[in-house]
Amino acid sequence: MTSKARRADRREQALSQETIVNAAIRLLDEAGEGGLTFRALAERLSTGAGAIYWHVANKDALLVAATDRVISGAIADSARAAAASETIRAVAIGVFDAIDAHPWVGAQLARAQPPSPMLKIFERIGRAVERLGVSYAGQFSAVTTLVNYILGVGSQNAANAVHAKTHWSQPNRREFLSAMAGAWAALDADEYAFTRTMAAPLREHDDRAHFLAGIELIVAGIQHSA
Amino acid sequence: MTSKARRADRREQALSQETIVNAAIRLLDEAGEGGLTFRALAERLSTGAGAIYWHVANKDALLVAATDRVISGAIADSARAAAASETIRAVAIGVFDAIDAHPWVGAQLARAQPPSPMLKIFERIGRAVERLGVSYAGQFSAVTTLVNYILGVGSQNAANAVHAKTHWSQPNRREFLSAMAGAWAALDADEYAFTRTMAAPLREHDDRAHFLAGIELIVAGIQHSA
DNA sequence: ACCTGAACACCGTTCAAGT
DNA sequence: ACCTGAACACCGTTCAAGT
Repeated sequence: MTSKARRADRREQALSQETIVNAAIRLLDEAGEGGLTFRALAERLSTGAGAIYWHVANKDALLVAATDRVISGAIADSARAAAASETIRAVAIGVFDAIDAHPWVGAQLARAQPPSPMLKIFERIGRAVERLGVSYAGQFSAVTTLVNYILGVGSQNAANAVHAKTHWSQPNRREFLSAMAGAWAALDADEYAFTRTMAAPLREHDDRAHFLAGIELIVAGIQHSA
Repeated sequence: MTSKARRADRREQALSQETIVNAAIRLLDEAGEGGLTFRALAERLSTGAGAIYWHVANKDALLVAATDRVISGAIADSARAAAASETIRAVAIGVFDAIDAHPWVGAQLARAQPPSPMLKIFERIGRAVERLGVSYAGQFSAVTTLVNYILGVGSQNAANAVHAKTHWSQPNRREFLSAMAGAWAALDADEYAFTRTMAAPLREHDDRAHFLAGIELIVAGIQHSA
């Protein structure tokens, strides 16, 4: 038995970029952004902290790789859609649901740069916008509007989810929207007069449907001016 | 001479929430998110790290207070505007410029919750939307659309700015957009076929004007359906 | 080539002790 | 009441030493 086989015995899988990123995603899902630690990761992989550095440059690169994997999976089957507007819808909802399932992705997407997870979304949406028949001059604006919307709403949702889990330990969306509505209703009557009146709409709010409605609106606007 | 006076002698100002938050903002502006350290802050205030904890609960609270001060200042004179649509424009551009001047604010705004900097923006925009004559049923959607847009574009800009400063050390906006365009043009020809064609528009892109155009579009849409 | 785990230089936060 | 600064429990990262 080689020493490598002996090591492979102690952990379930061989150590590799892929194994490490998978374990990182699991850790992030379970314990949030603060839960990802080289020590915790090493323990879960039955190895030393330093071993991870042979496969991954540093923590930032690991975070990017984890985000990239989640997003790549989320937009993978958007290519199957026939119509260009279908593709846009599929990418949008894919990213929305991915952030909902992995809230830490929201904060990450607003961060990194080329070639990054965000750029993949940009490219995918861009090709669809092209197919939509938008003129070259209008493409940049159309794509950035869509991507900004998707990332903006996504990170806001993620922030809410993280906050709800941290401060009110509300696991599902309906419950944390309700808890947030309660917090809004309790705000100062003068300083937050308007926000208080929005507590009721917030409680009944279906953010996924609202998100999709926004996408429809923007797509319609793009097609109208195309 | 009292001991308090002697201490006040060693530092320029008395230690207080305000002094601490001011020093924190300066530190964040100069050295970025990673530059804010209790030790660095203590040294700058000529005191011990522990002293800060008498005035501030923890680092997170300090970050919220710093963000709150910047945002409060940015939207302060938006109340002077006569027309409701003017107020919306003033808030939007105020937040945009504040994030441009203090990139770390972008990441912070997407984070915290009630009563937080983001809620102040929500309240201010909300009152303007009310004045615009939007029906109660339409207010929630109108306000969240605007706030999402403002925060989404803002944090994206901030991320770009942080990235440009870290990786290309480009200080001003035109230069980092140009550097980013260069990076886009160098992307893989197959995988990023669309993104590469957007390098030229990106280079000539005026993000502030584009941001304002988006606000106009949304406001027009709200007024049209109001 | 790949892994180990101790060591280094840092953090945020606490707290007994001072004034 | 307010401040001091050492101490604690952590980090990310490196690296000599192993296989």
